[in-house]
Amino acid sequence: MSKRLRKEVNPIKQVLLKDLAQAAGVSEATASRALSGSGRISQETRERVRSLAEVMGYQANPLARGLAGGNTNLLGVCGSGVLKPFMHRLLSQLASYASSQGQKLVFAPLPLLEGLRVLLPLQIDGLIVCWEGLDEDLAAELLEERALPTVVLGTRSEYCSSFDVDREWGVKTGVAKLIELGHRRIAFVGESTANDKWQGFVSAHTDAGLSVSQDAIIACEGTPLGGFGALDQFLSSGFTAAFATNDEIAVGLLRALEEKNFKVPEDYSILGYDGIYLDQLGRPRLATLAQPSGTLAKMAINQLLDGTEQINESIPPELIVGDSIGKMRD
Amino acid sequence: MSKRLRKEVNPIKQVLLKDLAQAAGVSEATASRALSGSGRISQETRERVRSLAEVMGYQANPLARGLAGGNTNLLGVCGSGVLKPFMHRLLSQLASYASSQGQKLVFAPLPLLEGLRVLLPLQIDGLIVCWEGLDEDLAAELLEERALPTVVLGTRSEYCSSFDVDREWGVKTGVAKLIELGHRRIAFVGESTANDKWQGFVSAHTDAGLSVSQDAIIACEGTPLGGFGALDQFLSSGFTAAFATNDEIAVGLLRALEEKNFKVPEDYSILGYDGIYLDQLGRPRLATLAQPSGTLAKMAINQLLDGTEQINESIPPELIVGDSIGKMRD
DNA sequence: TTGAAAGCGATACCAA
DNA sequence: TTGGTATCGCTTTCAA
Repeated sequence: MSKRLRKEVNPIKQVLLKDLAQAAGVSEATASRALSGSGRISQETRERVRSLAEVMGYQANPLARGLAGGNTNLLGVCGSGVLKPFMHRLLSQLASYASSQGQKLVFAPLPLLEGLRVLLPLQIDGLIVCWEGLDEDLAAELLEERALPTVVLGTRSEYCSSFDVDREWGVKTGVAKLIELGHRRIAFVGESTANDKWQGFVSAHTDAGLSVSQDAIIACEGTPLGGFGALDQFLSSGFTAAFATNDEIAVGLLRALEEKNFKVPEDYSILGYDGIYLDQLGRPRLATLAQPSGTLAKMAINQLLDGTEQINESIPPELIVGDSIGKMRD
Repeated sequence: MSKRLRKEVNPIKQVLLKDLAQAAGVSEATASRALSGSGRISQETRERVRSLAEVMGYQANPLARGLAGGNTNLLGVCGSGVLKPFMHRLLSQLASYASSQGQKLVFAPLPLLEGLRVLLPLQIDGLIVCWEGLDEDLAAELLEERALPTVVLGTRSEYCSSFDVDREWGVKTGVAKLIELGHRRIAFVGESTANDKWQGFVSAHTDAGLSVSQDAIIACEGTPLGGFGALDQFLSSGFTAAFATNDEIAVGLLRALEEKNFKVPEDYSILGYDGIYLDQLGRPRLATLAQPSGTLAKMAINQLLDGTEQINESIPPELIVGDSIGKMRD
């Protein structure tokens, strides 16, 4: 698109700083100062320019602004695994909250380093790193300098603000519920890397005066197929309930049980993790620990915009008591 | 972030055009020409500069480029309704395909006009409009000038390329399947605005030599609750199967039936639309017409990047035969 | 507190 | 085919 064409065609009249300055009877420099936060300007002028800007609908061009060293109002999001069900929701939520705050979101579904290569030249004002993309060393380098405000989501970071999910607490709460329902032999089905979930699993037992050992673990892939395949081991070990480290596994297991004509929750109880079906349309509605994605999105963006100090919080997932857990059968 | 800080901290060394030009022993103007497509340059120089650019890892700054009138490699996406389940998937798919093509996606979850206000100043190279955001007049104005390559997704546009979903064909195929399974009284449950779906519904009947009338329609909101509420009318009218205009409705109806202790698909067959649970984790797996979101995403971006002529295609959804439809009971 | 002027990094036009 | 130069819109430094 040629330069000229672009301008003529643009259906939205662009009000330029020049125009604004002229209308206000000040120089461009002054107008610019009035709009940015920097203090060196008289109160009166500032207000006049600002209100005029509002009236005229002036919006600084982010490109020019970025090039000159100001804010672009562009927030970068990176992290692979966009295609995971849970990421869908987080992404959408980030996008819509950002938009409501006048920020634009640029997606780079890539690991941190590659993502930065794409995002940094855009002079993004802030970065949101989701889950797996995090490289702590690189993060450290970036953030010790406080150059690029960054928020890490879903894992804890030493070097920058992060909003983690309190998986341990969540799992503890969920498993405690199972115990409360009378279950004594509960399987831990899933990826063995989920240490914090395992901790929560153990705590729940300990708190109830029960003992658990590693033999409660049924290792499997984090997919429906993984859960499906876990059935034999689950059935042969005298379990009456299972906690699955994610919903995909849980539903796989659910389907496997169904194929053998077992009933959930009458015969077995299944508890998942993630809340990918928050709308709870499945049947039975899967009991699960729902990731607080809306909260994460909001906090991340607020922190990027207003945060001055590093914050590291851990947000608990919410126990959704669906229909897939129930009292232990007699 | 101050200008100086930004530069020092940037962990990825930025090679500037200046550097490249110097290394190649040509002017910046020449170097720029060598990289862009425009022909006015000697083959030899072009190749030298290009290979040098590769070696040095030169990446033009998109901001500067955009400001000066070149490509930003930024693609804008607008359209409200991001939080609808189906949009989640489309969005992720767009993001990851765009990324694989070296494009960045900027998302503005807003209707067309507001979206443009946000997106145009970014000098996006192309625009993807999703569903509801489309305003044909505005689109016309934009696109008659061929100024901003635009693709409309999910609806047909006169003025620009569009990739629609062939809802009529899809529904016809799905309903034909129900008819093939022996169903004769099929309900059309959902929003009455879905004309093309209704057409498909009628065609399927007509093709099979059956007649349908408007009394097959059970109007309801496009939500699980809507489907849930449609139960009474469904049961009282002698239907044995239902086509729901979206999956939310379908599952609502499914749950309502379950509460009355009916079995699906033994007692009733339910067919949905959208494929929001493509992973098919629900129980029973909902039979549905899955939106071809991956295809849509790919085609949209390819068209934006390479398309020279307006294309208007209609892509059929895919019939997913889950477990929620079966032979009519005797 | 203000204005003038110098960039930011790249592209596009005009001469040569 | 090339180089010089104006320009894109805005921010920031430097004087006044």
